[in-house]
Amino acid sequence: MTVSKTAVDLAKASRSSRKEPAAAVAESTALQMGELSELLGYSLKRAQLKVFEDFLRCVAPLQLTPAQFSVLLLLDRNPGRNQTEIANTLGILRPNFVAMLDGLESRDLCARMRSANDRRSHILALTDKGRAVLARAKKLVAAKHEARLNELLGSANRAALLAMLARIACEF
Amino acid sequence: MTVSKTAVDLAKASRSSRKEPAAAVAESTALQMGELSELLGYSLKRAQLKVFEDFLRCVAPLQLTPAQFSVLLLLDRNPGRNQTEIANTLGILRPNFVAMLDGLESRDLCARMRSANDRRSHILALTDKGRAVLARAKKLVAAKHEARLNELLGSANRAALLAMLARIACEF
DNA sequence: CGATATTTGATATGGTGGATAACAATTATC
DNA sequence: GATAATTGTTATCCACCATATCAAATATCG
Repeated sequence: MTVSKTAVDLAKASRSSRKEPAAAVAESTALQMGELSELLGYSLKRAQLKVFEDFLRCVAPLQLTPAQFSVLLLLDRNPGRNQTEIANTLGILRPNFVAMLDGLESRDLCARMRSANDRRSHILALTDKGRAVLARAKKLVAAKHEARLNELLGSANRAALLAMLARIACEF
Repeated sequence: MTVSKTAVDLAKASRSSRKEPAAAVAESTALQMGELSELLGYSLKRAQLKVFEDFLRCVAPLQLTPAQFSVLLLLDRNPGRNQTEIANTLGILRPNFVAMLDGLESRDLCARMRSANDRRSHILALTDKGRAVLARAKKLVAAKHEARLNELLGSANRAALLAMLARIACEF
C-alpha cells in the first residue's frame, strides 16, 4: 500500500482522458524523457549501439564484428605478440579470447604459432587472407561507416567527440 | 601456409630481440593502437563501459543499475503508462522487461496495477519507496557521477559531447 | 452480433559477452 | 631443485538480447 492516490486515479483514467481535447489526437503520446536526456551514460549507450549496428551493416560482406576487426587491426600493427598481450590491450579476458581466436583461425584470418623462446605462449600473426580481409574492411569502414559519421557531425565535431571519448576511456 | 616469412621470423625472435638496446628495458612494450585510435566505435564502447562502471560505483549504496535507474526516471515522469510503452521508449524488448520489473517490484520500488480501461495492460507506478530511492539516486548521480564527468571534461565540453551523442543516438 | 485479427503481459528458449575458478604445461624465482 | 608464476585452455556461471509462442483481453470488420 505504497502507491499514491494520484497514481490510482491515473490507473482508472489511464490514457482515455486524453481523448477529450481534440477529435482524433494521436493516441499514446510520446513519453517524456525527463532527466534521461541529461544522463551522459544513457546517450552514450544508445549512441554506441547505433554505431556498432552501422559498423556491422557496413562491413557485413566481410562478416566481421567490431571486436574481430579490432583484433585484426592490432595483430597487423603488433606482430610477434601473444594472446595475453593482444587480449589485455583490447580489454578482453584471456579465457574469452580463446574462442574468439578459434573463430578467426578457423576462417584462416590469423594463426597461432608456438614461440621458440617461451613454449607456453602463442605468437599471433595475420595470414595473407587475414591481411587481405583487413584491408578490405578498412576501406569499407572508412568509405561507408566513418564517412557517414563525418557527414552527420562534421569533421571538426567528430574529432572533438573522439578526443573526449578517448579522454573518458583513459582518464576516467 | 599463408603466414608470411617476416611473421615466422618474429615468432622465432619474439620479444627477446628487444632486450639488446638498453640494460633493463621494461619488457613487453605497450602495444601500438594504430587505426584503433581513430575508430569512433571503439572509443565509444570503452568510454561507455567506464561511465557505466562509475555509475554503478556512485549509486552502489542504492543497488541500482543504469537500466533500473532509467526505468525509475521514466516511471516518475510518465505516470499511467503500461509496460509496453515504458519498455519501448527505453529500447527494452517486452519479454526482457518482465523480469526487470519483477526485480523492481519485489523490492517494492514500483507496482503493476491492472488498468480499468484495458484489462490486458499493467499501469506502472512508483511506490513511495521507489520515489524515495529515485530521489536519493538522483542526488548521488548528480553529486558524484556527473560531477566527476564535468570535472574531467568541463561543463561546455560535456554539453557538446552530450549533444553529439544524442544526435548519433537519434539521427544515425 | 459474432468471427477473426491484434494487443498485452508472460514464458520458454537460444545466443552472445563477460567474469571466475581450475588445470596442465612451461618458465621464473629463490 | 623445490616452489611460485605465467600461458593457454576448459568449464561454468551470469547478464543481456532476441525470437517464438501463449492466454487473456480487446479491436476490427463482415
